[in-house]
Amino acid sequence: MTRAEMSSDDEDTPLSQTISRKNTKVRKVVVEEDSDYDSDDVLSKQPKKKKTKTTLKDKKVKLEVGSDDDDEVMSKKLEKKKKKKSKSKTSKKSVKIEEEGQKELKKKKEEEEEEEEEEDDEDTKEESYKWWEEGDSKDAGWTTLVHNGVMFPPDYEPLPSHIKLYYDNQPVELPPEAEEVVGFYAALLETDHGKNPVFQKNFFNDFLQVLKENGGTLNGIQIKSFNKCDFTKIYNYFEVLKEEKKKLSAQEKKELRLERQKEEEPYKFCELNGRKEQVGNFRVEPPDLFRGRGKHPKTGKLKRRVHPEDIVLNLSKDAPIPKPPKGHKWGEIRHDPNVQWLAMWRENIFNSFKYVRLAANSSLKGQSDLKKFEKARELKSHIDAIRRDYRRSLKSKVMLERQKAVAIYLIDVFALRAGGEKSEDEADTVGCCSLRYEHVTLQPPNIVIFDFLGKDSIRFYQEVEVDKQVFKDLIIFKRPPKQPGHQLFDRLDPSILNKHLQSYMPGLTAKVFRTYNASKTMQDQLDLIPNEGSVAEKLLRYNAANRTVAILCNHQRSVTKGHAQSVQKANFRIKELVWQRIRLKKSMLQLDKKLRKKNPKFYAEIDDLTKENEIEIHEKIIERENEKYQRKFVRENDKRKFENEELLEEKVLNEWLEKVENLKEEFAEEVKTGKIVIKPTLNTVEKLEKQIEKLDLRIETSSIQLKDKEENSEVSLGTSKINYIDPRLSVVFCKKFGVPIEKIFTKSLREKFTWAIESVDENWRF
DNA sequence: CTCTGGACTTAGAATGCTAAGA
DNA sequence: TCTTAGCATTCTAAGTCCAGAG
Repeated sequence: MTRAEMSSDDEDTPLSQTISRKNTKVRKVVVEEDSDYDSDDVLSKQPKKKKTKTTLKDKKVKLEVGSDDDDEVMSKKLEKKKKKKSKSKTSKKSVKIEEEGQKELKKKKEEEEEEEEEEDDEDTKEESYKWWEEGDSKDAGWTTLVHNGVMFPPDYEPLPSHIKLYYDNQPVELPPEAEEVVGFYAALLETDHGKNPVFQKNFFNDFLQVLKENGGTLNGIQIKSFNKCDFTKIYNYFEVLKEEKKKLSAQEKKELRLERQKEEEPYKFCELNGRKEQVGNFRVEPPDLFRGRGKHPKTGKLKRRVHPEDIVLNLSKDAPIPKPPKGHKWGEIRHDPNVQWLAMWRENIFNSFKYVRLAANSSLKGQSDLKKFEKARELKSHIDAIRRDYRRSLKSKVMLERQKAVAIYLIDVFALRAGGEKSEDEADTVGCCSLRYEHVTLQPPNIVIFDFLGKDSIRFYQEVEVDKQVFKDLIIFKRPPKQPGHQLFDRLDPSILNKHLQSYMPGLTAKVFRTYNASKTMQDQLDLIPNEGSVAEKLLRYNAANRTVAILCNHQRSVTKGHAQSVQKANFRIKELVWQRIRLKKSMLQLDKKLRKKNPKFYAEIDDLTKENEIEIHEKIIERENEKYQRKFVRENDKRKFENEELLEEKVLNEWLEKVENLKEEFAEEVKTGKIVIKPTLNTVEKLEKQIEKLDLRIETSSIQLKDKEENSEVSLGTSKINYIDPRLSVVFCKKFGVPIEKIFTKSLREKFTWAIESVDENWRF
């Protein structure tokens, strides 16, 4: 087995993890063991409530008229919109001609208003087709499909002639095709990808290939070694471009945006079964270097440009065929109503397909989404039987049965993915069925440590207690001659598992468990929230529930670049507050020495503050103050320069800095004598006490915020909200708790989940 | 059966935008 | 008022699962 050879030296974490991800924290999950699974078994998280029917059943009178009418309304709206657009254009021009200045502002406002109106129009239009109110859920697929094809990325624009790749300090003349590839790499020079040797190697090979295809360099330089290539000129050029783009005025940016919008307009929508619907990814992926996740053997390879000839369009037989770009032809025209894609092409890295499909807010996507959640809800009435069976089968005499049982247990309890077989030229990641010997460590009596890379090379690390029988089975599955590299479930694969699951319920597969358990968990968590307090508090609770689900599904995100710094800052702020509190306490003692005897505990923290600590805090404060004034000075003068006012003299800055110097001296004095200079406003014990109370509060809230920030820094709430938590749960929560839905779903999520928002009453349960 | 092509969902990174803070 | 942190959106990689061929 080749896996066996690979595995042992696979210890080191992938690049992405070492760089951007902190070590996954040890999460202890305790699953109570219970041999008597008829009683209140923790594992049989069975729903106590009766199944409540969806509102789907109460088929409302169809509000919507036929598609003809619809079309008419739509085209009218379109007309309106067009007029508006042209109007705003002309007004812009005329104003510009008139004069700049005051009117500028007015114009801006006007435009904004118009744009808002436009959006509203669009909203009402989009929401007009309430498919969920039609009883029969049609199967995915279409009867008519009309669209304008896809949008191609712009052709390559060669670099200006003074920007070049250097090889061995010599400027290289490259054919544009090769220069483009070099540019892809140069842009990533300072990123993790650019520094990854595998990425470099793959890029370089493909670059040489392209260079050869195009006749080599134009000035006779032979490129042989990656290390002799100097990309910095190109890199810097790109950086300058970025800067310039950032510097554009708001007005210019807006014009660019409008330009872009106009260009994409024809591709944004299609006509599905006679209704206008949004297309998702109508832009063909531009050429680039393939950015594989984790330790991907193919990362850095050139993803080639896609031409019209590579593209297959799918649309109605009688639909007009969109015009291909000049001088080109479409690869193929297809009329397959059984698939949801509008266009497709083959990419060159894995020779797999890429699809252009409808947007998330489309009826087709909505219907499959609803179907997915209904399937998960269906599992409610089978889950008890399934759990009973797999618990029994944990002791089965047949190895295959045991493996199935343990696998379903892991999928059910720890929300593992199915885990299909992967080929050699992909990153080595696993799911349940593909777990290997080295991914689970067994610690008697019944602790299991999972440590493996899952989807997207995200680390799954958990120390958990498992059912005693599961533990025994895992020992058996690891028994010699098995060793690192060997499959834990050697008789199993997802299709066997899924076939088994289908015997309980049609359509039941491993992934349904994730949906089911995520939504079930959310329901349970939401049930615990009391209907009290402010909207902000309720939101916090909602997010906490959301977080529980995200942790269950192991949804992570890399910490943002500023995170460490901002945590540090927050930490120091807390330190500083504590220091101030200590000073206040010292002040109290200065007023009345006997106080300490009365309440020694209260004053104990005074001794925690060492001289070094104190000095460190002092220094940081001084540093901060100095920087503050320096910045203030520079900023003020910039402003004055701009407005042609008299500049502040150095003297002013020095006066400010003197204040800081004074403070510094006070601090030094304080350290030397240990005496606090009490402010006249705080000259009684009572006043000081009040002040301390305030500080206590601030320290408390800052600490909570910090904790929240740190806990959330590695957890991604979005994925579960988008894919796993039945949106109807959130809708019910909002209705019952008086929380506006906008607080929970962004605009695009509201559009995606319109079917949920409009179909559910507050008694609905998952 | 097993294998693979094909079509779909799920996923975090990258990028863009906006509102809160220095 | 400008910056910047954090949120929303876009992008496309990476999974799952099924069907049909052999």
